[in-house]
Amino acid sequence: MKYDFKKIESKWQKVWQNEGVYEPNLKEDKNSTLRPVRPAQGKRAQGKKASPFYNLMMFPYPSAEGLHVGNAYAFVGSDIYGRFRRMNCNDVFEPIGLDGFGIHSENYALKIGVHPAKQAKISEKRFYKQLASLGNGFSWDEKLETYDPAYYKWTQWIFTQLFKKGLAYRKKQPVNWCPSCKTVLADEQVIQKRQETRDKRQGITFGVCERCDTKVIKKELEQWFFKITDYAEKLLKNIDGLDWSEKVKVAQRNWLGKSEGAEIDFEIKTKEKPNFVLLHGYNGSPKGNFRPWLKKELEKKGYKVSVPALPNSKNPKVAEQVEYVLKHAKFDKNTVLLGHSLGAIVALKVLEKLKQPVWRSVLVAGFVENKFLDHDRFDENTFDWKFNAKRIRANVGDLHILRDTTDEVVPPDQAKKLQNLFGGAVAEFAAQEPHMCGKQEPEVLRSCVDSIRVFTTRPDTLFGATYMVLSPENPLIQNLESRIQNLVEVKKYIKKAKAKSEEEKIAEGQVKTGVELKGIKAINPANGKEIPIWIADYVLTGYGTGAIMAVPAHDERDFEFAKKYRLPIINVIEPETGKSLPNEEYRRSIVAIVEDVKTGKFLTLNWGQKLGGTLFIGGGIENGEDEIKAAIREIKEETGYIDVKFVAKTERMHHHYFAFSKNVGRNINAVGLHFHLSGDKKEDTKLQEYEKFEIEWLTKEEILQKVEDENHILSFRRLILGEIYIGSGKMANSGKFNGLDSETAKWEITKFVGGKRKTQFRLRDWLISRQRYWGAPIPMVYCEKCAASGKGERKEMPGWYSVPENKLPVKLPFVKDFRPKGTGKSPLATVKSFYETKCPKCGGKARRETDVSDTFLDSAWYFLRYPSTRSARSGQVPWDKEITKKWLPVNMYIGGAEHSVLHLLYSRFLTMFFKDIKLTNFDEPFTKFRAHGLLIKEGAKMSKSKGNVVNPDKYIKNFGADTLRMYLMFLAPFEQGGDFRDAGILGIKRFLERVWKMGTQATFAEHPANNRKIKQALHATIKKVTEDIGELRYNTAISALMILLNEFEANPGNVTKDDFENFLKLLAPFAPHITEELWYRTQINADGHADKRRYISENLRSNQRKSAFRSIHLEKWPEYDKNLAKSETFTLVIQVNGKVRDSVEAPSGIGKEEAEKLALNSEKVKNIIKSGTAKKTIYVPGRLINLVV
RNA sequence: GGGCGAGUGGCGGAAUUGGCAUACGCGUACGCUUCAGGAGCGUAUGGAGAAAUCCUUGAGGGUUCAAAUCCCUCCUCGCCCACCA
Repeated sequence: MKYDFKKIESKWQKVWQNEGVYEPNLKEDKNSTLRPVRPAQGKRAQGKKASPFYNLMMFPYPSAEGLHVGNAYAFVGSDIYGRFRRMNCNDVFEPIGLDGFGIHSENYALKIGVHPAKQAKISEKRFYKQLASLGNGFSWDEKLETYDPAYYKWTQWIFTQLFKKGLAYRKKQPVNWCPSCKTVLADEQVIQKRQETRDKRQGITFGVCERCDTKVIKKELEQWFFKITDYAEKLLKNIDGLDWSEKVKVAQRNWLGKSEGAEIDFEIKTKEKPNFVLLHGYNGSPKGNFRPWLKKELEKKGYKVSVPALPNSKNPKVAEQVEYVLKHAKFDKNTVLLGHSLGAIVALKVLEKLKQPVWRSVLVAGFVENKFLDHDRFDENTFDWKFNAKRIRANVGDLHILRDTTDEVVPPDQAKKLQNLFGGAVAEFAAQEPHMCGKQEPEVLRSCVDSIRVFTTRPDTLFGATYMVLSPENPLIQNLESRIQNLVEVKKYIKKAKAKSEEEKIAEGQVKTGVELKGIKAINPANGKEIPIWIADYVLTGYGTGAIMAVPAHDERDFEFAKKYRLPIINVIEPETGKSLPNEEYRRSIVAIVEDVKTGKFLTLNWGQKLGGTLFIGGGIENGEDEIKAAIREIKEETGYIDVKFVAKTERMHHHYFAFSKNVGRNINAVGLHFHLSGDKKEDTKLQEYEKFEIEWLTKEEILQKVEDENHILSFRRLILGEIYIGSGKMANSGKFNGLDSETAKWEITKFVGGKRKTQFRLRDWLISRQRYWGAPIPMVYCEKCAASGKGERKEMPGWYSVPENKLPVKLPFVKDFRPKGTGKSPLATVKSFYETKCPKCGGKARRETDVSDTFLDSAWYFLRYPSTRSARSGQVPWDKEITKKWLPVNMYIGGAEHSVLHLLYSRFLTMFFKDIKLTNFDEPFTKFRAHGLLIKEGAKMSKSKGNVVNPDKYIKNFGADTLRMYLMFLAPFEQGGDFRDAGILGIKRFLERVWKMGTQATFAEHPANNRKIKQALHATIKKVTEDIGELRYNTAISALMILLNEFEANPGNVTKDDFENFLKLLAPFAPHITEELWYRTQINADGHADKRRYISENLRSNQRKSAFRSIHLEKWPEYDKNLAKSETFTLVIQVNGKVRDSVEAPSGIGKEEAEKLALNSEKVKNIIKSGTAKKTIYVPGRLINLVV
């Protein structure tokens, strides 16, 4: 009978679906005879409930031209695992859905000119049909699509929950902008590409859009962010406990990028010293609030401070107070005038009257209108509330407006109004006490005396900080503008850096550029030295504080920059290698590297392996000698060369080693010296007995290969390769810290300069906003009226409200022209009926947020929804609590390696958040994760642009789903990926044809004469296949099945029906249709009810589930018998001196003596070993024997 | 530049607590069968050699009775990250 795969496959796909073979018991209320909670067969299964197993594969983007063989590869691989678990007594849930919201799908819709909403329906149908044809055990009842309003209602709801907990916020920031997609991209979605150049070493890179490969530019926009950084520590810590591939774990750790270091403030010094006038506010005095503290701090720094006691502070008249201030305080061009609250108004009025500008003005919680949040404080007599803005602007100097985001007195719009009137910069932050009334307000001090805060992982190198660098976007630069002497040049650099086009960046490459801020200096807090301040774009704005202390002696980037701009380099760490000998004194010594300039080779002494290998010339320094003299003497004594010229030397190194030639341990302080050989003249050497070495001249490469001594190689790297030392060691040039171990010194120095230990993460907050159409609208509303009065759902974000749950989803309206506009706004911003709405609080006119959320948000929680999609409560809750408790976390998650950072990280973040707000009871969403490999086509990545995308339909049509499935899995290990070539698929087809032939034509023996060999092969195969599937090594599992079939065919009379049935079960996860058909046939033949075939098809139509036949996919997985799996004999390999000479069949379990006897009996061995005995015998039980003669 | 991983027949790959290198499959050659289909079956198939035998896991070196596997140096390729202080 012919193997008609088409008929078989479509038949069983229908049966499975109608019988609900792959529908798990999501709740305890479903029933079917075909369910995995099985009644009969298999003693183990009896009476025992199958435990839930959530087997998940990442859902696909249905944006492409249909399913791709790469999708098929991934889904089949996941399905095999699921089927394996199902046969191992698990109730397996294997859902499927589509991630069809987002830029991928929208771009595809744009390309083919169909509206994405329409295209989604077309793609959906097509994808599901194609997925079904693979024969996977999907739970088709629980599909979901991310663009379904029933789904994105909850995506939006999650957004509102994050907002309520302060984890969703808005921020203006230069963001990555893709000019082609016309939307912002998260940092993660920008791929760094290397420009092709002749010189490969020059690392010229530029960012391109993940989706369309367009070069990304920077744009400043206000955006929504999720505060994923709040979970950085937990995201990192939990990684250790996950059963994920190590590679993915490493990638996640790197992405989080934790580093331990310190934050240190460097004070800024300008040419002339400022003096301070501090004005208190309403009902205050020089002793009130924070001013005594501020005065003390300023005086400690050596500044003059005056704090006038303003008259009638309880019943103030501003004119009177201004008079008083002008009389009691002195103002000049170096004055810093600070006013708190009403004092800020006094300050402004004072400025109006001054003849000349002050250096700086600081308005702390100031205001311009007689409007307050608590009540109206001041009557009309206080003053006229009119300002001469022109005069104030002229005198105000560098203006700082400080606003407390938790202020309970001053309305939040006042700071903005002050800025509009008088210019300056607004700094917003949460004060220690509302209205900045704390006993200490460090931010206030920071705005009075400028300092640069840096983050460093190497506070131990602080004494070596010889300059500082600010990133071009650092806001401090603006504050200091008035003191920068070369402002024009600086501004030019900033402008260039900010708007740096990709072309320019490419032209510049990694060459560092920068410009010094002239007229200002920073003070190194360790030694009080003045150091220059630079701005350079090698310092990033988004990391740490956007400023660094540069230690060119111990940091490669700083070193490169310092070399280019001739900045001083001070060494503060001396290398230390080996383990120190406690009771040994330190000897001063040298390492001399002699270079022959003509040949470019270096003089080395080869002492032989036992005597320390290859070394440069070394030796001690004798009394009265300096390092150079000692080195010259040693060169002469050991090699005879006398014409050497000193070139350079290293700093001191601490070294602990064992001196082989003298047979003693030593502590030494060594200095490496570089000499040029200037002549070949040699004198006789006076070598001692023990000084046995060969002189060798070696090239650079050879030295790196042969010289192992750390001390010597360090000298070579420093002197010849010009590398700097970035490791740890002993402190030097660091005052009282000299000699200390640098690891200890890190925290001692931090303490010494008043710095703070700080943990810094590389991870940034998650940028959510997308200026596109095809996505879930961000469910937020902005009310201008509420904003003006400081009202809002969250204090720190006046005017913003989340859409209440009963108003969700915010449906995406149908917009005919959905193309991105490139204005920085979503197409939704053109739809009045969409954005016009009412304020949920005051009912007034309000505006909806028109951006949509990042696609990654859609996919960051879908696994939680799957089991609950068809639950009765699915409209009221995002997920059913009971079901979730039963089915989550996901037991096995398989997906592409390209998602090993972002998608998994975002999912983990949300899962942790859900647990924190008590929606779930687990921290981690995916217990086990494995990344499948990439399927390539004839050596190249499959891509639409290359036109080499393989559509699986053709293969299913020509060969059948079973053949395609097995072929894909046979290519290579599943986690490695494979190369899809047409050649080779015939091998699998032949295999299945042979299986078919055996299943339909063979007559199985009932009592075979010799079944032992077959049983042994079968049980060995069960073992192998079971282990391999567990490790996703499907290729070797299939190979084992082929070997077993070969064995069956070679012994036709000895195979029982039971043997063959076990074989079918092992094959079932790989080829579900053919095995089901053959299984069905064996079952029928067994009890002679030939009409059962009809019975099941009738059943299909009547939908009665009374079938006596049970699917092979619900059968119990075979178990192997350890004893049967073992062979009775084995091939004893006989080696002589490690070479294979013969092999004999020997009974399993023989001992060494018997094996030796067998070996020595071999004719071939006798020919080689004439003596007939072996000096030594190594016997590896069950494998080989090696005779050494 | 950093991190991770990989280099084995003509090809995909197997063998990793060190123990017969090249399983399984493709391809190829020859033969059989078949009115012929790109089918089926059988045999052979790492290289050199008439043979004994020798050589062979990217290159070189080391450890070991024994190395694809462990160690060192280098080369090549792939993936990820990339001025993260």
